[in-house]
Amino acid sequence: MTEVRRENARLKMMLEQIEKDYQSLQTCFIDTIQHESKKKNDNLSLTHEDDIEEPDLVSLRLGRSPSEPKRDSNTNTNTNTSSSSKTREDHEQLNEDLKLGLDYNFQGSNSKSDCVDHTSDQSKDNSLEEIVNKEEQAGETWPPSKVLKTMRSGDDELSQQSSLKRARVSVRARCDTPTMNDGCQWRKYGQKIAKGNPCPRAYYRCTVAPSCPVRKQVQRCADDMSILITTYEGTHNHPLPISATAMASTTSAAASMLMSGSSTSQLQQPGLNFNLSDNSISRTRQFYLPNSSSQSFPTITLDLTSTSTPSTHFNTFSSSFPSAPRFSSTGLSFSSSESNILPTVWGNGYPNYGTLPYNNKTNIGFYQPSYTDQKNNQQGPSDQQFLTETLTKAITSDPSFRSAIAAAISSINGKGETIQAVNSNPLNPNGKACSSSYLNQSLNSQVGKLMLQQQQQPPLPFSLSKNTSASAADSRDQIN
DNA sequence: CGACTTTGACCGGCGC
DNA sequence: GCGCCGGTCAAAGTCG
Repeated sequence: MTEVRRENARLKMMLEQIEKDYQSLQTCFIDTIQHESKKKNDNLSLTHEDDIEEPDLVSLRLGRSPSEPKRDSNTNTNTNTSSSSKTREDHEQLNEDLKLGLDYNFQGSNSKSDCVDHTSDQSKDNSLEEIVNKEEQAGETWPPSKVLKTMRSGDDELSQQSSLKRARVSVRARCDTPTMNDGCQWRKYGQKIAKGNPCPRAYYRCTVAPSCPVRKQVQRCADDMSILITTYEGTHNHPLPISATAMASTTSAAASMLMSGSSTSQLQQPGLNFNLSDNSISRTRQFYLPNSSSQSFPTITLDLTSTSTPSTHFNTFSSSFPSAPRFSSTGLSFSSSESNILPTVWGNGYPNYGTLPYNNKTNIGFYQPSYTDQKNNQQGPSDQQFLTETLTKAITSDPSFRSAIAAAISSINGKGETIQAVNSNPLNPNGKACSSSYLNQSLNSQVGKLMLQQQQQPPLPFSLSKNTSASAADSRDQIN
């Protein structure tokens, strides 16, 4: 009880902090809007209101106050007629919970940076990088294991930190190419045949910065050779290319989610399958489980392998994970109607290096379906509604997931970027790597819908921000 | 020639 | 203590 109270007090403090941040953000936002509308009124007599509303969407993502009943009632009429009052309750609870869920990674400084994000187009990218760097400085750097060894001591805090540092994020995806193009530059430093899997496991190190501690392991699934399992360990301590931020923020958020800790929670619903059972966390919390002693690394798995039809939506999260049997694994399966576009979208191999100009009209920071996606989305609105409901429930039910999603959204949307995949070629030109575009899109799409619903605004007509230029900027990434 | 990959050796943790 | 195994190192080879 004492601990719960302490936790409660801590949460209250954070809540206050978030409220403060929200207020400063709001002030910042209002200033920006006033500034913008003044400008526009001067230049154009016809100013579309969407131009103003969209930054609203983005800027409110952090410290959103639950007290916005007007919008709540608005979108319910637009989104779903069948979900009715329960969904509304979910939304309200979601608003509350989201606020509570943003309990880490978002310090005041970050919010300020965000404020800068929306007020200054030019500093946008740098701001995110600053955020990343701040996070690193705040103790999320993941030094190589040898350094870690020397750092180890009896200190609880330290050991907790090192356990955090060892959190891994595993991404399962169907991919024909040897490695997934996640936008980063990697150097292979080893290869091993792991027990129980005939396919060799390859070890890569991030080479964007010489001191970057991030590593990844790539291995094909023994059961299904078409599935590529990429396990990331560490957090980049350098600015990332745009195309890499999706994966980086997702993995970082997932790791945060993992370490933040619901020790065991399960939620299985059609279209979504979360399986949070992190034994290692349990272990650190003195809840020993029989098999946890041999599990060194808490691992969270993002399963993007579902090829289920939109009507069934059911993805079975792999309980068999032969490539990494000794790790505890936390499954986080994003499967949706979009999942079936994976072969089309993921493999296009055109991650966007180029920084898109921040544009209120075209970049709302959420998923913007390309032509391919729109085709896939023609499955019908009920599917989307269904998915939205499912995700809403999922997020409402699991604070850790909320945190992770929030972190991911913040990281991604903070850039106001959208990565478009238009090339239908499943392989990129050099046939070497899959792209993380899908992840970006998948996450953005699903989270985006949630955010849209949560923001209680009518679904905005997505516009294409960059769909014809698989361009010079893209080609830069081909070295991967 | 520099960057990257390959691959055998090495190291440390763990179980028996 | 020994062997197994995952992970890393580093020299040699390859590629553009």
